[in-house]
Amino acid sequence: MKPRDQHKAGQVFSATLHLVQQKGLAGITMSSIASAARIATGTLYIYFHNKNDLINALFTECRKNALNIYFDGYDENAPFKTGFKIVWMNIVKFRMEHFDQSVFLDQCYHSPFITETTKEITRKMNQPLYKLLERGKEEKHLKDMDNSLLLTFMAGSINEFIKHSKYSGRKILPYQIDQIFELCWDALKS
Amino acid sequence: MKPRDQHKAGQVFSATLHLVQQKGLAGITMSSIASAARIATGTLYIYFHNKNDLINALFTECRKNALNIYFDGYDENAPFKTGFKIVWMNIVKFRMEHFDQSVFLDQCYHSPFITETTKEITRKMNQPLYKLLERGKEEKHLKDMDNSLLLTFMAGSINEFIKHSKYSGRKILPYQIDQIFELCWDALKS
DNA sequence: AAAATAAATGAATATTTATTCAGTTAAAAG
DNA sequence: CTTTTAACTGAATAAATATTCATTTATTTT
Repeated sequence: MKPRDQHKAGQVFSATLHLVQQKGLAGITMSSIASAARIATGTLYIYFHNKNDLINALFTECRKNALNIYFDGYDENAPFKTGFKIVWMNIVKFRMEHFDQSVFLDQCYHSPFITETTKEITRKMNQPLYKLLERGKEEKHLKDMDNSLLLTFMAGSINEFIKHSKYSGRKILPYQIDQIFELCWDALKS
Repeated sequence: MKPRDQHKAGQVFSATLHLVQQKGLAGITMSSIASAARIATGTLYIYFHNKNDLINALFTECRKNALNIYFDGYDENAPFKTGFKIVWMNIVKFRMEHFDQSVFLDQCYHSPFITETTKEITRKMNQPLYKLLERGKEEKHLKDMDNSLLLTFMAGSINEFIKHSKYSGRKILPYQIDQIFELCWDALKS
């Protein structure tokens, strides 16, 4: 028997992300995905049950990927601010280096593709972030506000800047990132 | 002869926004728009040349609407901070009270529907915002940073919070808005 | 009140896109 | 080296969706 190509699913994911970044979620077809991944349309159906399946699998993969990156290098024994900055910088890193994934995730939230099951699975992935914020509040480093307010401020302030920079083709400079972090920290610290 | 129903285009716009909020841009069909607007499919083509046309017209309309709201009550003779706060609060107002438009605009940016012409037309609508920021920098109220950084911070910090609150079905309380404004102002003031 | 005209309808048609499948190829097992 | 088996192909089919059009309805004009 012939074994499955280990890299093919990854090729399909990359191709899909690339297409969605260019044309949006509404602009992709199974045949455009296949041809971008340099395989036959039929082959897609060996790896994924259907289009819905493909998108849900990729969505879950991107979320998993994002959360892994967020806590890359995080040490819970280090001082809070150190850990907080690492996670914040990792969020930036994910949004910048995996901008296509970022766009794909954004587009999916309001799409008809993502199932309740997938939403439930991926919602749970936020736990470590909430745990981080709880720690910050317990240790009196962060203002005693709702997790949702803290989390959205933490991510949102940088999000729009990266989007806008990418669209206008402007390069993001390290000092700009540092500047925005300081603004954020001053805002959130208690 | 029979005149055109003056309200019909508006009905179509409302129906489209409602559907996009529910199912995303990828989930709408001409027949679903028609039935949500309580008209026949064919009638859509009296008011709009085709689906692309409809979406571009609605996109332009939403952008126009947003910018109008942003400067509602703005008086350039008032002190800068007063005007800045009015505009900031109006951005919040637009995002909250016209959340469906906000979602639609977000989804369109990466879609295959929006033409270069529409992008060009709507890009120009940002001028008054840039003018406001320039004034702030000239009068030394705002930090001397890129307009894009200032504008995205101004809008982005609140954006994510509103989105998240809407999804989790949590009510946004006035004091939360005031809190976030203070954080923003402290961040941006020179 | 009748004629004229354009809006409105929704079923029919055209187009696009997802999915399948008969045939082909390539790897592994014997 | 032959057999077996599953991946792979892409044209064919099915399903979904955009668009058209013959017909009906409503409004204005004369």
